[in-house]
Amino acid sequence: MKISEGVEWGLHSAVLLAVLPRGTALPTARLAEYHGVPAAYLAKHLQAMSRAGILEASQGPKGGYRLARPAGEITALDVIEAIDGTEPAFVCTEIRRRGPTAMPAREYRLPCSIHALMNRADAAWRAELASTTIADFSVQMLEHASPKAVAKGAQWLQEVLA
Amino acid sequence: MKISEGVEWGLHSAVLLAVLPRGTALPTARLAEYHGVPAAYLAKHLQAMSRAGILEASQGPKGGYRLARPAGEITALDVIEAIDGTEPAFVCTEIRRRGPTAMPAREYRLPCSIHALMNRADAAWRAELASTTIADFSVQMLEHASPKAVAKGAQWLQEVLA
DNA sequence: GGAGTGATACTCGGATATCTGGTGTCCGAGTTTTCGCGG
DNA sequence: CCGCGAAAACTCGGACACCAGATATCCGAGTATCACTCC
Repeated sequence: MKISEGVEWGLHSAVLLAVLPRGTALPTARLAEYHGVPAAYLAKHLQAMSRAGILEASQGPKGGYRLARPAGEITALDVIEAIDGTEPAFVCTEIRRRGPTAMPAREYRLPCSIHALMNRADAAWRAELASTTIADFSVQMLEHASPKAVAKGAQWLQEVLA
Repeated sequence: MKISEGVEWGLHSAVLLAVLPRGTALPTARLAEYHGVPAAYLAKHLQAMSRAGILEASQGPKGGYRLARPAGEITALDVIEAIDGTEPAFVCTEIRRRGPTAMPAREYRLPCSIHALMNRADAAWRAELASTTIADFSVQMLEHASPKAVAKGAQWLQEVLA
Protein backbone atom coordinates (compact mmCIF):
# COMPACT_ATOMS: atom_id res chain seq x y z
CA MET A 1 0.00 0.00 0.00
CA LYS A 2 1.50 3.28 -1.05
CA ILE A 3 0.07 6.67 -1.88
CA SER A 4 0.88 8.09 -5.29
CA GLU A 5 3.64 10.66 -5.28
CA GLY A 6 1.36 12.90 -7.30
CA VAL A 7 -0.72 13.48 -4.17
CA GLU A 8 2.14 15.32 -2.54
CA TRP A 9 2.66 17.42 -5.63
CA GLY A 10 -1.03 18.22 -5.86
CA LEU A 11 -1.22 19.36 -2.23
CA HIS A 12 1.84 21.59 -2.49
CA SER A 13 0.58 23.03 -5.74
CA ALA A 14 -2.77 23.83 -4.16
CA VAL A 15 -1.04 25.61 -1.28
CA LEU A 16 0.97 27.72 -3.68
CA LEU A 17 -2.14 28.56 -5.69
CA ALA A 18 -3.85 29.58 -2.46
CA VAL A 19 -1.48 32.51 -1.96
CA LEU A 20 -1.83 33.82 -5.52
CA PRO A 21 -3.13 37.37 -5.91
CA ARG A 22 -6.76 37.52 -6.92
CA GLY A 23 -7.28 37.30 -10.67
CA THR A 24 -3.98 35.66 -11.51
CA ALA A 25 -3.10 32.08 -12.42
CA LEU A 26 -0.05 29.83 -12.66
CA PRO A 27 0.56 27.48 -15.61
CA THR A 28 1.81 23.92 -15.18
CA ALA A 29 5.34 24.80 -16.19
CA ARG A 30 5.71 27.40 -13.41
CA LEU A 31 4.20 25.13 -10.75
CA ALA A 32 6.60 22.38 -11.77
CA GLU A 33 9.53 24.76 -11.75
CA TYR A 34 8.69 26.00 -8.27
CA HIS A 35 8.55 22.47 -6.86
CA GLY A 36 11.36 21.02 -8.94
CA VAL A 37 9.28 18.23 -10.47
CA PRO A 38 8.76 17.13 -14.10
CA ALA A 39 6.14 19.38 -15.68
CA ALA A 40 4.66 16.81 -18.04
CA TYR A 41 3.80 14.46 -15.20
CA LEU A 42 2.58 17.13 -12.82
CA ALA A 43 0.20 18.17 -15.59
CA LYS A 44 -1.53 14.83 -15.33
CA HIS A 45 -2.42 15.41 -11.69
CA LEU A 46 -3.41 19.02 -12.15
CA GLN A 47 -5.82 17.86 -14.82
CA ALA A 48 -7.31 15.39 -12.36
CA MET A 49 -7.79 18.17 -9.82
CA SER A 50 -9.39 20.27 -12.52
CA ARG A 51 -11.81 17.48 -13.41
CA ALA A 52 -12.68 17.13 -9.72
CA GLY A 53 -13.65 20.80 -9.52
CA ILE A 54 -10.79 21.83 -7.23
CA LEU A 55 -8.91 23.86 -9.81
CA GLU A 56 -10.04 26.04 -12.65
CA ALA A 57 -8.02 26.29 -15.82
CA SER A 58 -7.73 29.23 -18.19
CA GLN A 59 -6.05 29.02 -21.53
CA GLY A 60 -3.84 31.23 -23.61
CA PRO A 61 -1.06 33.59 -22.50
CA LYS A 62 -1.28 34.62 -18.82
CA GLY A 63 -3.47 31.57 -18.36
CA GLY A 64 -2.97 28.58 -16.07
CA TYR A 65 -4.58 27.13 -12.96
CA ARG A 66 -6.22 28.78 -10.00
CA LEU A 67 -8.30 27.46 -7.13
CA ALA A 68 -11.91 26.92 -8.10
CA ARG A 69 -13.18 27.92 -4.64
CA PRO A 70 -11.78 29.54 -1.48
CA ALA A 71 -8.81 27.70 0.02
CA GLY A 72 -10.74 27.31 3.28
CA GLU A 73 -13.29 25.18 1.47
CA ILE A 74 -10.80 22.73 -0.02
CA THR A 75 -9.77 19.95 2.34
CA ALA A 76 -6.67 17.81 2.02
CA LEU A 77 -9.01 14.87 1.47
CA ASP A 78 -10.54 16.61 -1.55
CA VAL A 79 -7.14 16.80 -3.21
CA ILE A 80 -6.20 13.24 -2.31
CA GLU A 81 -9.44 11.82 -3.63
CA ALA A 82 -9.16 13.85 -6.81
CA ILE A 83 -5.75 12.38 -7.59
CA ASP A 84 -5.82 8.97 -5.99
CA GLY A 85 -9.47 8.13 -6.51
CA THR A 86 -12.31 7.78 -4.01
CA GLU A 87 -12.36 4.00 -3.74
CA PRO A 88 -11.41 2.72 -0.28
CA ALA A 89 -7.98 1.13 -0.05
CA PHE A 90 -9.39 -2.18 1.11
CA VAL A 91 -11.68 -4.09 -1.22
CA CYS A 92 -13.49 -7.05 0.31
CA THR A 93 -13.57 -9.90 -2.16
CA GLU A 94 -15.99 -11.89 0.00
CA ILE A 95 -13.79 -14.90 0.23
CA ARG A 96 -16.01 -16.20 3.03
CA ARG A 97 -18.47 -17.15 0.31
CA ARG A 98 -15.97 -19.28 -1.51
CA GLY A 99 -14.56 -22.71 -0.81
CA PRO A 100 -16.20 -25.84 0.53
CA THR A 101 -18.09 -24.08 3.33
CA ALA A 102 -19.89 -21.68 1.02
CA MET A 103 -23.56 -21.00 1.74
CA PRO A 104 -26.41 -19.52 -0.33
CA ALA A 105 -26.06 -15.77 -0.86
CA ARG A 106 -28.97 -14.92 1.47
CA GLU A 107 -26.95 -16.25 4.41
CA TYR A 108 -24.58 -13.30 4.05
CA ARG A 109 -26.85 -10.40 4.91
CA LEU A 110 -24.43 -8.80 7.36
CA PRO A 111 -21.11 -7.40 6.17
CA CYS A 112 -17.97 -9.33 6.97
CA SER A 113 -16.44 -8.29 10.32
CA ILE A 114 -13.06 -7.77 8.73
CA HIS A 115 -14.59 -5.61 6.05
CA ALA A 116 -16.39 -3.58 8.70
CA LEU A 117 -13.20 -2.88 10.62
CA MET A 118 -11.43 -1.86 7.44
CA ASN A 119 -14.23 0.56 6.71
CA ARG A 120 -13.97 2.09 10.18
CA ALA A 121 -10.21 2.51 9.77
CA ASP A 122 -10.72 4.06 6.36
CA ALA A 123 -13.31 6.46 7.78
CA ALA A 124 -10.95 7.51 10.58
CA TRP A 125 -8.21 8.17 8.03
CA ARG A 126 -10.50 10.25 5.84
CA ALA A 127 -11.92 12.15 8.80
CA GLU A 128 -8.46 13.25 9.84
CA LEU A 129 -7.63 14.31 6.31
CA ALA A 130 -10.87 16.23 5.95
CA SER A 131 -10.14 18.25 9.09
CA THR A 132 -7.48 20.40 7.47
CA THR A 133 -7.94 22.75 4.54
CA ILE A 134 -5.53 24.24 2.06
CA ALA A 135 -5.98 27.55 3.86
CA ASP A 136 -4.79 25.91 7.10
CA PHE A 137 -1.68 24.71 5.32
CA SER A 138 -0.96 28.18 3.99
CA VAL A 139 -1.16 29.69 7.46
CA GLN A 140 0.96 26.97 9.06
CA MET A 141 3.63 27.17 6.42
CA LEU A 142 3.87 30.95 6.56
CA GLU A 143 4.14 30.77 10.34
CA HIS A 144 6.71 28.02 10.44
CA ALA A 145 8.93 29.00 7.56
CA SER A 146 11.80 31.42 8.06
CA PRO A 147 11.20 35.02 6.94
CA LYS A 148 13.98 34.57 4.42
CA ALA A 149 12.25 31.63 2.77
CA VAL A 150 8.95 33.51 2.63
CA ALA A 151 10.65 36.50 1.04
CA LYS A 152 12.32 34.31 -1.51
CA GLY A 153 9.03 32.71 -2.47
CA ALA A 154 7.28 36.06 -2.70
CA GLN A 155 9.97 37.42 -4.97
CA TRP A 156 9.77 34.40 -7.22
CA LEU A 157 6.01 34.84 -7.52
CA GLN A 158 6.36 38.52 -8.36
CA GLU A 159 8.86 37.81 -11.12
CA VAL A 160 6.78 35.04 -12.61
CA LEU A 161 3.54 36.96 -12.61
CA ALA A 162 5.15 40.07 -14.11
CA MET B 1 -3.51 3.46 -3.17
CA LYS B 2 -4.69 -0.07 -2.68
CA ILE B 3 -4.14 -2.69 -0.02
CA SER B 4 -2.77 -6.01 -1.16
CA GLU B 5 -5.36 -8.73 -1.54
CA GLY B 6 -3.10 -10.97 0.52
CA VAL B 7 -4.02 -8.93 3.59
CA GLU B 8 -7.59 -10.13 3.38
CA TRP B 9 -6.43 -13.71 2.98
CA GLY B 10 -4.06 -13.40 5.91
CA LEU B 11 -6.73 -12.02 8.21
CA HIS B 12 -9.27 -14.70 7.33
CA SER B 13 -6.63 -17.39 7.70
CA ALA B 14 -5.71 -16.08 11.14
CA VAL B 15 -9.36 -16.17 12.20
CA LEU B 16 -9.67 -19.76 11.08
CA LEU B 17 -6.48 -20.73 12.89
CA ALA B 18 -7.85 -19.07 16.00
CA VAL B 19 -10.65 -21.62 16.32
CA LEU B 20 -8.38 -24.63 15.84
CA PRO B 21 -8.31 -27.18 18.68
CA ARG B 22 -5.24 -26.88 20.88
CA GLY B 23 -2.27 -28.81 19.54
CA THR B 24 -3.43 -29.00 15.93
CA ALA B 25 -2.30 -27.12 12.83
CA LEU B 26 -3.49 -26.44 9.30
CA PRO B 27 -1.20 -26.61 6.26
CA THR B 28 -1.25 -24.07 3.48
CA ALA B 29 -3.18 -26.33 1.14
CA ARG B 30 -6.09 -26.71 3.59
CA LEU B 31 -6.22 -22.99 4.38
CA ALA B 32 -6.29 -22.23 0.67
CA GLU B 33 -8.98 -24.83 0.05
CA TYR B 34 -11.17 -23.43 2.83
CA HIS B 35 -11.00 -19.92 1.42
CA GLY B 36 -11.03 -20.86 -2.25
CA VAL B 37 -7.77 -19.11 -3.10
CA PRO B 38 -4.60 -20.31 -4.90
CA ALA B 39 -2.43 -22.20 -2.40
CA ALA B 40 0.93 -21.27 -3.88
CA TYR B 41 0.26 -17.57 -3.50
CA LEU B 42 -1.35 -17.80 -0.10
CA ALA B 43 1.83 -19.56 1.02
CA LYS B 44 3.79 -16.40 0.35
CA HIS B 45 1.70 -14.40 2.80
CA LEU B 46 1.62 -17.10 5.45
CA GLN B 47 5.38 -17.14 5.31
CA ALA B 48 5.42 -13.40 5.88
CA MET B 49 3.18 -13.82 8.91
CA SER B 50 5.47 -16.55 10.17
CA ARG B 51 8.51 -14.31 9.81
CA ALA B 52 6.69 -11.60 11.72
CA GLY B 53 6.09 -13.94 14.63
CA ILE B 54 2.33 -14.15 14.22
CA LEU B 55 2.23 -17.75 13.06
CA GLU B 56 4.28 -20.78 13.97
CA ALA B 57 5.04 -23.45 11.41
CA SER B 58 5.58 -27.15 11.97
CA GLN B 59 6.78 -29.48 9.30
CA GLY B 60 6.07 -33.03 8.25
CA PRO B 61 2.76 -34.89 8.20
CA LYS B 62 0.07 -33.38 10.46
CA GLY B 63 2.13 -30.22 10.37
CA GLY B 64 1.15 -26.75 9.17
CA TYR B 65 0.52 -23.33 10.71
CA ARG B 66 -0.90 -22.34 14.06
CA LEU B 67 -1.07 -19.02 15.90
CA ALA B 68 2.16 -18.17 17.65
CA ARG B 69 0.33 -16.47 20.54
CA PRO B 70 -3.23 -16.18 21.86
CA ALA B 71 -5.69 -14.75 19.34
CA GLY B 72 -6.53 -11.97 21.78
CA GLU B 73 -2.96 -10.73 21.54
CA ILE B 74 -2.88 -10.48 17.75
CA THR B 75 -4.35 -7.29 16.36
CA ALA B 76 -5.56 -6.75 12.84
CA LEU B 77 -2.77 -4.22 12.47
CA ASP B 78 -0.20 -6.89 13.30
CA VAL B 79 -1.38 -8.99 10.38
CA ILE B 80 -1.57 -6.06 8.00
CA GLU B 81 1.91 -4.85 8.84
CA ALA B 82 3.30 -8.36 8.54
CA ILE B 83 1.99 -8.70 5.00
CA ASP B 84 1.93 -5.16 3.70
CA GLY B 85 4.96 -3.78 5.52
CA THR B 86 5.25 -1.19 8.26
CA GLU B 87 6.18 1.82 6.16
CA PRO B 88 3.56 4.57 6.21
CA ALA B 89 1.56 4.93 3.01
CA PHE B 90 2.67 8.52 2.50
CA VAL B 91 6.33 9.26 1.95
CA CYS B 92 7.31 12.92 2.08
CA THR B 93 9.89 13.63 -0.61
CA GLU B 94 10.56 17.12 0.77
CA ILE B 95 9.78 18.85 -2.45
CA ARG B 96 9.69 22.13 -0.53
CA ARG B 97 13.48 21.95 -0.56
CA ARG B 98 13.67 21.74 -4.30
CA GLY B 99 13.21 24.31 -7.01
CA PRO B 100 14.28 27.94 -7.22
CA THR B 101 13.12 28.86 -3.70
CA ALA B 102 15.25 26.20 -1.98
CA MET B 103 17.02 27.22 1.22
CA PRO B 104 19.92 25.72 3.21
CA ALA B 105 18.98 22.51 5.00
CA ARG B 106 19.06 24.11 8.45
CA GLU B 107 16.06 26.25 7.50
CA TYR B 108 13.87 23.14 7.49
CA ARG B 109 13.99 22.12 11.14
CA LEU B 110 10.24 21.66 11.46
CA PRO B 111 8.45 18.92 9.53
CA CYS B 112 6.36 19.91 6.55
CA SER B 113 2.74 20.67 7.52
CA ILE B 114 1.44 18.33 4.86
CA HIS B 115 3.68 15.56 6.07
CA ALA B 116 2.49 16.14 9.63
CA LEU B 117 -1.17 15.82 8.65
CA MET B 118 -0.45 12.64 6.72
CA ASN B 119 1.23 11.21 9.78
CA ARG B 120 -1.77 12.04 11.95
CA ALA B 121 -4.11 10.38 9.46
CA ASP B 122 -1.87 7.34 9.29
CA ALA B 123 -1.81 7.13 13.08
CA ALA B 124 -5.61 7.32 13.24
CA TRP B 125 -5.85 4.52 10.70
CA ARG B 126 -3.44 2.31 12.58
CA ALA B 127 -5.08 3.04 15.93
CA GLU B 128 -8.42 1.86 14.62
CA LEU B 129 -6.87 -1.29 13.21
CA ALA B 130 -5.01 -2.02 16.44
CA SER B 131 -8.25 -1.87 18.43
CA THR B 132 -9.55 -5.21 17.18
CA THR B 133 -7.91 -8.58 17.67
CA ILE B 134 -8.24 -11.86 15.86
CA ALA B 135 -10.17 -13.15 18.89
CA ASP B 136 -12.68 -10.33 18.43
CA PHE B 137 -13.18 -11.36 14.83
CA SER B 138 -13.79 -14.96 15.84
CA VAL B 139 -16.47 -13.96 18.33
CA GLN B 140 -18.16 -11.56 15.92
CA MET B 141 -18.19 -14.06 13.09
CA LEU B 142 -19.56 -16.86 15.23
CA GLU B 143 -22.28 -14.54 16.49
CA HIS B 144 -23.26 -13.12 13.13
CA ALA B 145 -23.05 -16.24 11.00
CA SER B 146 -26.02 -18.54 10.67
CA PRO B 147 -25.92 -21.76 12.75
CA LYS B 148 -25.92 -23.73 9.52
CA ALA B 149 -22.77 -22.04 8.28
CA VAL B 150 -21.01 -22.58 11.61
CA ALA B 151 -21.93 -26.25 11.56
CA LYS B 152 -20.67 -26.62 8.02
CA GLY B 153 -17.37 -25.06 8.97
CA ALA B 154 -17.01 -27.22 12.06
CA GLN B 155 -17.69 -30.34 10.07
CA TRP B 156 -15.10 -29.38 7.48
CA LEU B 157 -12.52 -28.83 10.20
CA GLN B 158 -13.27 -32.19 11.76
CA GLU B 159 -12.85 -34.02 8.48
CA VAL B 160 -9.62 -32.25 7.65
CA LEU B 161 -8.04 -32.78 11.06
CA ALA B 162 -9.02 -36.44 11.16
C1' DG C 1 4.97 -57.23 22.52
C1' DG C 2 8.20 -53.34 22.37
C1' DA C 3 11.97 -50.61 20.74
C1' DG C 4 14.89 -49.16 17.11
C1' DT C 5 15.56 -47.81 12.37
C1' DG C 6 14.97 -46.69 7.82
C1' DA C 7 12.09 -45.14 4.18
C1' DT C 8 8.40 -42.27 3.05
C1' DA C 9 5.40 -38.67 2.48
C1' DC C 10 4.25 -34.40 3.83
C1' DT C 11 5.46 -29.76 5.30
C1' DC C 12 7.58 -25.06 4.84
C1' DG C 13 10.87 -21.73 2.63
C1' DG C 14 12.86 -19.07 -0.83
C1' DA C 15 13.95 -18.31 -5.77
C1' DT C 16 11.65 -17.59 -10.22
C1' DA C 17 8.05 -15.72 -14.23
C1' DT C 18 3.97 -12.71 -15.49
C1' DC C 19 0.93 -8.63 -15.36
C1' DT C 20 -1.49 -4.67 -13.80
C1' DG C 21 -1.15 0.11 -12.28
C1' DG C 22 1.76 4.03 -11.27
C1' DT C 23 5.50 6.85 -13.63
C1' DG C 24 6.97 9.60 -17.31
C1' DT C 25 6.37 11.79 -21.90
C1' DC C 26 4.53 13.62 -26.04
C1' DC C 27 1.65 16.14 -29.49
C1' DG C 28 -2.93 18.17 -30.98
C1' DA C 29 -7.21 21.40 -29.91
C1' DG C 30 -8.53 25.77 -28.20
C1' DT C 31 -8.18 30.46 -26.54
C1' DT C 32 -6.29 34.76 -25.26
C1' DT C 33 -3.18 38.12 -26.22
C1' DT C 34 -1.06 41.23 -29.09
C1' DC C 35 0.57 43.53 -32.91
C1' DG C 36 -0.43 45.74 -37.16
C1' DC C 37 -3.52 48.22 -40.08
C1' DG C 38 -7.11 51.05 -41.48
C1' DG C 39 -10.37 54.60 -40.40
C1' DC D 1 -5.99 58.37 -31.50
C1' DC D 2 -9.26 54.36 -31.57
C1' DG D 3 -11.39 50.13 -33.26
C1' DC D 4 -10.93 45.95 -35.77
C1' DG D 5 -8.93 41.77 -37.31
C1' DA D 6 -5.77 38.25 -38.10
C1' DA D 7 -1.78 35.89 -36.74
C1' DA D 8 0.90 34.02 -33.19
C1' DA D 9 2.13 32.17 -28.99
C1' DC D 10 0.79 30.12 -25.05
C1' DT D 11 -2.34 27.22 -22.51
C1' DC D 12 -4.81 22.81 -21.31
C1' DG D 13 -6.39 18.05 -22.45
C1' DG D 14 -6.02 13.45 -23.67
C1' DA D 15 -3.38 9.62 -25.99
C1' DC D 16 1.03 6.93 -25.95
C1' DA D 17 5.67 4.23 -23.83
C1' DC D 18 8.13 2.47 -19.65
C1' DC D 19 9.02 0.45 -15.11
C1' DA D 20 8.32 -1.17 -10.29
C1' DG D 21 5.64 -3.80 -7.31
C1' DA D 22 1.85 -7.01 -6.71
C1' DT D 23 0.29 -11.51 -8.52
C1' DA D 24 1.07 -16.24 -9.39
C1' DT D 25 3.97 -20.37 -9.56
C1' DC D 26 7.46 -23.78 -8.94
C1' DC D 27 11.01 -26.83 -6.89
C1' DG D 28 14.43 -27.92 -3.15
C1' DA D 29 15.50 -28.47 2.16
C1' DG D 30 13.89 -30.35 6.31
C1' DT D 31 11.19 -33.21 9.49
C1' DA D 32 7.50 -35.90 11.80
C1' DT D 33 5.17 -40.01 10.82
C1' DC D 34 4.76 -44.72 10.01
C1' DA D 35 5.77 -49.30 8.79
C1' DC D 36 8.90 -52.88 9.22
C1' DT D 37 12.34 -55.55 11.41
C1' DC D 38 14.71 -57.40 15.09
C1' DC D 39 15.15 -58.51 19.95
